[in-house]
Amino acid sequence: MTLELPFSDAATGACCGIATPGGLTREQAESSAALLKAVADPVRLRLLSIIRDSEGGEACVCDLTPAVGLAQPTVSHHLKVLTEAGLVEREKRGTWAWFRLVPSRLDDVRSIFP
Amino acid sequence: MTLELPFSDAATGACCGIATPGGLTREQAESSAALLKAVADPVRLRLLSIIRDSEGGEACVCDLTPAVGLAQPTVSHHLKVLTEAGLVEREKRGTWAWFRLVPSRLDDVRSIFP
DNA sequence: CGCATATATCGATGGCCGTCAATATCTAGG
DNA sequence: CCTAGATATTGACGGCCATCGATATATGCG
Repeated sequence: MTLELPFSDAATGACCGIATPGGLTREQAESSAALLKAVADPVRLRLLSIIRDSEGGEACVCDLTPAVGLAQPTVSHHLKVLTEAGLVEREKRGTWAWFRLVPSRLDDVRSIFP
Repeated sequence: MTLELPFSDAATGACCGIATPGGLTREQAESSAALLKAVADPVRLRLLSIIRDSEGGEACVCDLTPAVGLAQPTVSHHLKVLTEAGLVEREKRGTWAWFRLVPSRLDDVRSIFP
């Protein structure tokens, strides 16, 4: 019984039972889009690919930076985006930061398109 | 034996056999990212969802516009992005423009994450 | 032909994003 | 403690993108 905006039924496609249901709410669409935005970048796709193909399934910034040919802060920024999206995990060992994939989160990406 | 930029091996991760191969070239990463950008938007995700769930698997702009609650030029813009990405097909019947999904192109999206 | 409706295009605007240089923070070693 | 190296954060800049109003184009109808 939450209060809704006047056009909420139109926006959800529930108006009058005429418009299509379109089984995706705004909230679902926005969270899926946010996850997709995290991977919709060539540099981040390459970072994921490199981490996946690395020895032991992990790579450090010192390897990733020369591999993608960008400045170190830029690589750090992309890794932060991937981390905040839950797609990679960060583990600091000594001076180095190691990153590995989070397979369940990649499943989430795949499950967006049934 | 094609000529490459001086940093190409670093950028492709092929330097000295030390860096990771990262089985994704710049070109592959860019084309995949371009396809993902087309779907990494909440409105476009909802448009795809609505079209998929519509009678006969197709919907016209006149239905989609009230369903997403945005201005008609905005919806037309999003449909153009989806069309240019090959994700939907446009068919004009009379005054109306009908859109349907392109399943093979959606397969392309799924196959980005093996 | 002229009008009404549906859709596409154009131009402008505001906000978000990728990139970098400079700097800060943290850790190991001497 | 102090230095060196690895990584993160900050601030700035340029470009791209979502959105809208106004307008153009196209189609059907009377």
